[in-house]
Amino acid sequence: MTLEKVYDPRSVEPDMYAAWEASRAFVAAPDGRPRERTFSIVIPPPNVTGALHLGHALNNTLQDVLVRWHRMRGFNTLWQPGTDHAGIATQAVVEKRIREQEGLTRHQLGATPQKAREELVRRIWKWKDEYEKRILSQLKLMGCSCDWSRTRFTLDEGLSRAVRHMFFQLFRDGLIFRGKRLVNWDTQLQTAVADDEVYHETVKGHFYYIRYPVLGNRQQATGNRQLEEGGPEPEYVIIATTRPETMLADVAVAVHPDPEGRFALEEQELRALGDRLSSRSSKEAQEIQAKLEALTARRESHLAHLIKLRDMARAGRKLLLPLVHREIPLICDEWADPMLGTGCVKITPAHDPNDYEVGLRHKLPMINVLTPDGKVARIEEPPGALIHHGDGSHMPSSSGGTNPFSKDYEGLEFSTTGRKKVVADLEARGLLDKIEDRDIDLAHSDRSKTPIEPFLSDQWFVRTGELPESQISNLKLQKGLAQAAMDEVTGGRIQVFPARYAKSYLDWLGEKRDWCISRQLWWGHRIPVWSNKGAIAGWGDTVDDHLRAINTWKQEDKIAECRREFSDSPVQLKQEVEERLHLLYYAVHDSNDADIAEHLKKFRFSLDEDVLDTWFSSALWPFSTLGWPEAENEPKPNYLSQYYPTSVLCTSRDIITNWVARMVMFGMYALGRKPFDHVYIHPKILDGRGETMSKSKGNGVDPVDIIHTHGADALRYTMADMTTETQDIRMPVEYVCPHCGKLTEQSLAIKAEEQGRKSRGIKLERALQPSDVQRVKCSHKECGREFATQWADADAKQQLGLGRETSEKFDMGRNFCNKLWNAARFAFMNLEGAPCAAIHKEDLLPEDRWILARLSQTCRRVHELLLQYQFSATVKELRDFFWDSLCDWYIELSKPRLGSSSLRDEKGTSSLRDERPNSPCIGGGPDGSHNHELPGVAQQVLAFCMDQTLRLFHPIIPFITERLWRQLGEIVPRRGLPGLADLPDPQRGENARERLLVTAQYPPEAGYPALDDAAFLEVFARLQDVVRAVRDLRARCNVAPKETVRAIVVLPAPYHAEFRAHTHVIQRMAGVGEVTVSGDAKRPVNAGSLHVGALRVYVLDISDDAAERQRATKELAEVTKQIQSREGKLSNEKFVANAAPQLVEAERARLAELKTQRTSLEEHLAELG
RNA sequence: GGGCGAUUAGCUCAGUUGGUUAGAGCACCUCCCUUACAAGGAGGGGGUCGCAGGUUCGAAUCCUGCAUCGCCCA
Repeated sequence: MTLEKVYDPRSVEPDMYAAWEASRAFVAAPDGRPRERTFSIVIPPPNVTGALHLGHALNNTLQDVLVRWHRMRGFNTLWQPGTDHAGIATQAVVEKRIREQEGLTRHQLGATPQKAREELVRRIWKWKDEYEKRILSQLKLMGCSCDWSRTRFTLDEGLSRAVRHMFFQLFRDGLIFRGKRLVNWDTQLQTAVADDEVYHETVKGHFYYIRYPVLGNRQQATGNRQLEEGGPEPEYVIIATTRPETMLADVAVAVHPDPEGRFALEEQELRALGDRLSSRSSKEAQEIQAKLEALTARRESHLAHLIKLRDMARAGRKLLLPLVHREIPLICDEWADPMLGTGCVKITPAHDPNDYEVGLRHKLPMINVLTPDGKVARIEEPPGALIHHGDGSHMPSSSGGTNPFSKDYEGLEFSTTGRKKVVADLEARGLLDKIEDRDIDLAHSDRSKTPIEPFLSDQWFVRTGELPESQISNLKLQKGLAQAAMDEVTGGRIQVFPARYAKSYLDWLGEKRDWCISRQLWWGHRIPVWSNKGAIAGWGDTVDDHLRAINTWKQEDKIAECRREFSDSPVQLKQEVEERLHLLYYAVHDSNDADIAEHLKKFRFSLDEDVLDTWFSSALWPFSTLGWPEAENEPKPNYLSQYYPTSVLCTSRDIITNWVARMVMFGMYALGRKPFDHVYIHPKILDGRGETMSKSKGNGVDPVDIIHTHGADALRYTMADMTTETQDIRMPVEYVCPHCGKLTEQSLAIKAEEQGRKSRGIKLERALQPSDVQRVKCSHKECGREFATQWADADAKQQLGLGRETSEKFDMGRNFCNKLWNAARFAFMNLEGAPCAAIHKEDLLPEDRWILARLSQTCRRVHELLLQYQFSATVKELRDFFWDSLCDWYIELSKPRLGSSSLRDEKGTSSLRDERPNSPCIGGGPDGSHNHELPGVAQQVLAFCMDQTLRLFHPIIPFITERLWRQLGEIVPRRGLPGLADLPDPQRGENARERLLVTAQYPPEAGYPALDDAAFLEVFARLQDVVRAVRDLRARCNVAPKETVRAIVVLPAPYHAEFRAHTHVIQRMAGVGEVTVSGDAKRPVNAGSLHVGALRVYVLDISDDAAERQRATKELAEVTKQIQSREGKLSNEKFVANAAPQLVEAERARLAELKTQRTSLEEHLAELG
């Protein structure tokens, strides 16, 4: 049964995967083996928002390489699979679909809020089921060797229990608290969105200049001399804003505390820049000059005024906020930039992140004027607010409560009709100074494409900084979660590869920012906290019953409580009951505890509406998937005790902070131990335009498309080969035309789509993404037909045919697999009955010794490289061994010895198999006599090399190697080099693991010392040089491949014996009939000649004088150049004195060699005339 | 604004503590459908290593500045 001539992955991959699953090779079982012999990885759980793209293919390929490698090394190995619910991303995509297909919002999905919520969640589960299935199937098609029996999902009951347990502990230990925070609010979806779900876009807008009257204007007052300097006090402070409607929520106006200094600094920086640019183009110098002049002008027009305002601020002067008549202070803060606008800035802490910081610094109240659905809210004034009635009246008339002017604006659309009315009213009162056009950088929600509103809301936080009190049970963590996580890395207990990424990890954790863990979503882990929203009148005595019950549960560790932070509730405390109940939150340990829920409901407590940030459950992944917390109290070994901490976490750098850091914090907190030994950060896959692939951008390529066009192994091989340490991977994408099979570049198709839209008069607000392209025209003229992309609807795909995405990059992998396939095919044709007899080094021919030494060296290097996560270098090493050494040299050299073909000469062997005497060998040594070569040595060596090659490559390209392994096992069941390198005999019972390659033994880390032969590797390298020289001369002189030539090798006498013993290598590999080895032969007439280091090679009777002269002249020039460089070096006393002695010696030797070459080249040229 | 990284052949990228003539794959040119493989084999051309300084006997490599690009954080 010979193999097909071309490797066809589709006919191989399904069978091989089925064989692995049937053998339960991926299933892990705890056996108490020590850590040094255990290897575990948790998969970074792909989210169920959509299907996997090539970024995931890379991530999982690398993990599978590591997992398969360790499994073959005999480690107890677990690759823990699963998926992530990805709160907002998944909810948004399902909501969007419902909106598009049914025209409903999520709130309209049910008669009551509760029903709507249940319905939405039900639909998302359906979506999850669909995509989880697709994702797992993608992983299997790629060959991932996860223990599928352990597949987990972050919303599974077990993992949810872990989440609640963790939340409860943190809550009980005081690490979770309630606080206010500005979030990115999506008014359409009515939820907060994360920073990475926000994109920025520049839009045309305006700068509105508004006058805020100064209260108690002292224009005529005479009491304060200082204030009178620099002219009279202004009647108004003018501020500039792009969002005038937010003025309703202003609580201050800020001016820079040191405007003069700020101007001086600016000037200094400009001048320094100018000095540095002195040698640059005058254009840039002119620009700087212009800026300096503008600065001077601004200083003149603004500085005195700003200083006056600064002094007024220090004196505690107040302003009257127009429209709502709120008295607000003038304050000093560096956020006010004298270079911008009027130099004064309104402060709106509840609606602007920067103002929020200012508000915190100055302890300003925070007033929210936005409703969750994007309207102007009824304005509730903070306690102590002073509201003036009517213009002109300076008497405070309201303290706290609803602002009486609020009703004019309440209910208007915040940034449209609300803005219009605010501007109109200001203008009517003569308070609008002017309006300028201005480009504005506006944040948009990636999910709904609508502008983001910064929105102040109540959120739950995890405290990551140092703990003020020692209320925490785990004393080790008193320094705080972040510090504990940092210490693991700085202490070297967690190693990061490449090491530079440790910095971003440490920098981020070092800020010790509190982690906001609540999300206003329906899809996720419901926050297990109950609170009472009010309505507590008339409880009477039952309060005591309540408190008694709660106390009992607290002692049983079933419930924990925390008190609202003061800032959360400005309302004055009136009653004891309110203090004890209204301001309390209860976290319940087990939300299935019906008694507690009943009780809390009875007392009008309700469960928090929000869910936890997805990263909260992700942070538990390394141990929640292994059975935490239950496993901690179960008999050992169990999954947690065997596989935690995991060996390595493989991920991409963009989630070092969101995920990696949080896993370490939670691992340290929950188990007191790090979650992994290593963090390996791999490159990112970029599309042809250099953008990262992502599910939301729609520029991801389905790995299944690549598997379709190139095969899974080609995908994996190429991925591993491109994984270098520093560079991201750029991947131009093409469509495969379903009609003609040719490729069309995706970037061209996108451009065509953009132009098409523009010509149809559609205004493009952003560059198009691949997902915007649904139909593509084949770019090849002879075809030119349209086809559908993955983003087209089902009908279009049906009608036009689907153009899969691919990339020519993967040809490399496909070609490699084909090469391996054909090398194996050749081997199988020649290995029938290959022996597995005892063998001595002396039995081996030079090429045998060489390839085996190369093999041993390769084994060692592969281990070293993989230990350092050097995937690209590993592939290169293996490829060099297999393709360059084994195929191009060993197999070519051994063809005559290998039997089946007519090429075999009298030195080869044929029918004698396995009958080799065990007696000491005769001949075959370096003395040059191969006349007594033992039968079958070449077969035995080749079988061994194929065996080792398949093992070495298996982690990278598992399918094809497994398939070939099966056949190798049938043709040569017993392999190895007994006496030199023993292999397990797969036919013996205890070696059942060898039946499938997936569990077979990986070649040893130390290589095969008995096969090592460093000196001979050098000898052979010289032979290869001679072969290349002869080939070069032949090619240049157009000698037909079939024609044999005569050659003379000139080299120093000590090497003669060695070369004479190996002339067959030159004969076979360079098409040489007769080789003469000489110490001093002159170039015969008509011979081509070439230098190889100290050697000189003549090929007889081929010379074409003109070509030869040209070549020799070029060679002479090169040699002369090198001689000069070396002479310069060696005549430099400092070099001779400072450089390593061996280096100097080597240079001297090389110089002598070059001089000899020069002489002979000159003679040669003289002969040619 | 801060941090990290990149800039090497037409393209995509290697280049290990500074030290022979800076490598690979793809593309290109020449020859070969040789009985494993044309998805192959043999050979070849192609780079003042982003720019400007500095350290050194010696710099793609170390240092400084600049430019361009990318990512992360604010």
